[in-house]
Amino acid sequence: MILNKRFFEKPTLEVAKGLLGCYLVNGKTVGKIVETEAYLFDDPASHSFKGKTKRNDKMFGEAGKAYIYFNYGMYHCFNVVTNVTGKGEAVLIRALEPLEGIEIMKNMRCKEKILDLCSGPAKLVIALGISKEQNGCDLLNGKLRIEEGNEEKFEIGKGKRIGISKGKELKYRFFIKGNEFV
DNA sequence: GTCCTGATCCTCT
DNA sequence: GAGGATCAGGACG
Repeated sequence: MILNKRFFEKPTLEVAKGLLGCYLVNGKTVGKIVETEAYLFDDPASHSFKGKTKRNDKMFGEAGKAYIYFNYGMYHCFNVVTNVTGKGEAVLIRALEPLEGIEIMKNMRCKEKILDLCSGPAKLVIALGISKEQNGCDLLNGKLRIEEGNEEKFEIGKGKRIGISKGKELKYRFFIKGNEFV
């Protein structure tokens, strides 16, 4: 099931929680989202905090689009734009549980262990073969998309975000409690 | 297992 | 000219 655009237009913290258990699909590779982080417009850790630039302009676009950025000189990270167009909020996908196309992921990552394939924001981008050319593309349908998960129940864990220097105290990180791929 | 470091480069100031 | 929403590999215990 493809998600409705209105799902992504909800408040960003709700979308960050709602995305847990959903499937991130790129071509033949599929992973279940098990860990996310929210980045808000008034949040010093967010790329959008200081206003719109060429680098982050996709983050100010329509809900349900991809925002993919390059950093640390060698990695890309994948975000979903949320809330109202122009607000500049997004959810970073931090980890996936690999479901389909696992052989492709192993190839892309040059790793054999399933646990190593998608256990980090840059890793999952490599494993699914997501490229910077997909920045700004629509996630509602298309090669790169997000689908609704099954109805399984799980507890949502909450904590501080990882790897940032500002806004450290905000508990905008969400994950599926007990899932070993987090 | 944990801790530490080096790689590497685009973007904004 | 600095720094960043990271990762892999090595040292050590």
